[in-house]
Amino acid sequence: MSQAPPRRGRPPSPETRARALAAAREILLRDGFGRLTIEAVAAASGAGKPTLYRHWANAQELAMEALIVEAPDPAAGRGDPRTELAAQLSRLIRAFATTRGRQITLALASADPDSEFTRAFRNRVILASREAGRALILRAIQNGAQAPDDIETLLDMIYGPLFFRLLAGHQPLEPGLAQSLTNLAFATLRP
Amino acid sequence: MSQAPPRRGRPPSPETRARALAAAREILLRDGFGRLTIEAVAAASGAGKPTLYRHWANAQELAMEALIVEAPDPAAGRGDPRTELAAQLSRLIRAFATTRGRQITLALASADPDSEFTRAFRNRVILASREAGRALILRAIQNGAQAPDDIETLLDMIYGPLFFRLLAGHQPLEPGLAQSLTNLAFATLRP
Amino acid sequence: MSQAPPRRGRPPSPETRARALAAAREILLRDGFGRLTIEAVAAASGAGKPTLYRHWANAQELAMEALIVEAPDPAAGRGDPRTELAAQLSRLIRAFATTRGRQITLALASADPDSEFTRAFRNRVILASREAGRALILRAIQNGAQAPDDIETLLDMIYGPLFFRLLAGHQPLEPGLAQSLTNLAFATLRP
Amino acid sequence: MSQAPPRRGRPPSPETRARALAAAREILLRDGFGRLTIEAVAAASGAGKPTLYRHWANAQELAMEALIVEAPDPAAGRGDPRTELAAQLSRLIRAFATTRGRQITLALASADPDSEFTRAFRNRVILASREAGRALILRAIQNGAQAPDDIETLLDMIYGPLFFRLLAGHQPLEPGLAQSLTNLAFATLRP
DNA sequence: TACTAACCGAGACGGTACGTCCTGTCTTTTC
DNA sequence: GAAAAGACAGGACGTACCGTCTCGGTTAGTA
Repeated sequence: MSQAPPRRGRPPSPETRARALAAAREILLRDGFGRLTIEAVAAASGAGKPTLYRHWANAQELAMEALIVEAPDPAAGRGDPRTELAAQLSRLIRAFATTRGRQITLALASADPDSEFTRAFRNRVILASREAGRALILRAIQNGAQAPDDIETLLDMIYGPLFFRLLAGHQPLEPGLAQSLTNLAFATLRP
Repeated sequence: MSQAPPRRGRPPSPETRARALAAAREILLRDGFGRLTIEAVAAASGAGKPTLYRHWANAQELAMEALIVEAPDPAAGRGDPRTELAAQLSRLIRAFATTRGRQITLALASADPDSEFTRAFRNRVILASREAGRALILRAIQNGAQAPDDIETLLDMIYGPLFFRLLAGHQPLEPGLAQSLTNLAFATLRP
Repeated sequence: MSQAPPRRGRPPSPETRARALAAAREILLRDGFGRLTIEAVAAASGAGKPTLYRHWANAQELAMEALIVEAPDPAAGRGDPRTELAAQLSRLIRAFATTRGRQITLALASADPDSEFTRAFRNRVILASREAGRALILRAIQNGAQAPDDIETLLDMIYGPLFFRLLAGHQPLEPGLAQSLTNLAFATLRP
Repeated sequence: MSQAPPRRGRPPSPETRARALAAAREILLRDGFGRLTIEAVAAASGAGKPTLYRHWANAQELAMEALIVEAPDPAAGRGDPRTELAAQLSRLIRAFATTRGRQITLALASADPDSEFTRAFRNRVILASREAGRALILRAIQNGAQAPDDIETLLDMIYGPLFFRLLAGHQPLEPGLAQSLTNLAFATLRP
């Protein structure tokens, strides 16, 4: 069994972490990503700056952790893959159409792309949905659909437009997009 | 007809602008977007800071203008739409697989999304290719392909994956992606 | 003999000078010496900055010229020297007790002490009164008063307190000071 | 009794203050008051600009504090008041005849006259000598001299000429001035 | 009457310094 | 011995003026 380490001194307080994340979320929603500074979080949460630096290497990491609220159960049941994909995309679009969507994009873009933290964030927030989508596509193929030449590319075609619209802003993230994406994706799977 | 305005006072020097942009490009390539500060450009280009602020409202705008080098002729001839789309995507991928690609993404993400400057940048750098793609798709439809339900979504599925891969980093921007995207896009157009 | 130079071309406009000085005076009274910048005078007077620099080498010189309104007839008649000195000091105190007094002191302190302009300003604004005082003292001596060992020091003792109070601010420039100074000065002249 | 305040956090470092003041003094002596900028002191002392602003509100305040070196014991013993006054003025003249004298005058003239800092500076640097002079005059009166009508004015006549000469520059601050001032001052006290 | 030199306004230029904000580190006191 | 408070060195921000320069457009005097 793992033995209890000596652990001398005052233990890190989970409350401090929680209060810092709450303050960060409030600042993100109220003032935006550009105003989420360590200084501001320290002032708003009552924590000291060195304490925050003990938990996160910089403001981007803090922001990323604050932006992971809950993975909005990326794919649930075992119904018709086409229906489920449309439902998942619909949930994603609703989640990203808010301010948070743009902030997640910003955090993703500005963070050190090679950091462990960034990788974890991408996996949890972005790629989890993509993996759920892969499962749905594979189920469709098992049900008789034609396998695409390159499923990776197909997955990127399904989930990429979301970020494209957020970045380029040429079209809004409207609810109908979920069905359009699903239709076109399944059009490539025709037997 | 539009009459020439009076234009009193010393006119802005195009050389200063050009030197600032050249310095900005060098810093972008050497140090990255995060190091492109007005101060650094002033020091490197020999321009004064107020002069730079006379031309650009902030470092993001300067960066965006520096990143517009030349629109790499988004779509040229009048050959087979499918071949041309693959060629265009191939050029785009080559252009974005470099450091510049990530920097363009970063600039796009961090700039004020509503600024006139940002809009112009998006139109010239991002959406020009998308519009060229639209022309190719429409030509394919005229040639007998099945029109998709929603051509806007199809275009986003073609050009979105590029930015998705840059942001999420789960797959490299490899040359084969151009053909995969083309194949899947045209799979939705089958008659 | 000095011949009149050819003087071709448009002559400098005295109106521009006058408007600049008027604007400078207004700024001095409204905002104080620290706000009297060439830029502000140019904006307020409608003159161009180079035009102002053609007339004055810097803002201090402009300020000094603006502060010379009229030499307040330093000493007039030929009455009793003691009475006349008190009257002159009284006029001086009234003139310096206003904002202008402090501004003159400031201009004097901050200007290049060796510049020709500064010298002229000191002679006209400060030392003219001192010279008038010297004439009064000499008249008193001619009338039978005891000549002091060092008339230069005596003159400085009469006119120095004015600036001392402006600088140190320990006592206001009150009207009674004129008589006190006169009394003490003449106390050194007793036969 | 006054209790020690809690004083949490890292206390201001006296060394930083001292280094800043030393750098300021060097700049004042080398380049003059006009070159004493916060930026220059930061660069020369190794301190950060925000640190300097934590200690002084602006460059004038820093200059004033740097110019207070030591009050050159304004009046010492209990000898003959006349002799002591001459000695004190002689010390003052020596101290002010240097560059520092003009700089003190400049600082005094350009600083916000109502600031707490300015008041303290005037009291320590200028008025301390004047108060010492008052004590000497009062002793002379106790010894049998005739009290002047207005001792405040007399004091200003003793100490004002110093600044008058610095400002107007019509006469140098020569050593003989001390004796001349003393003689004339005591000439007003004859019984 | 036409030429032309000097002035005029406007305003961009390279600079310096401002005073503020935030970074990431450090030091001190408190818990 | 970690948390909190806060000072520290440093770097960049965006602004205000500096004093210089280049423009197009008057406005004289002379040619």
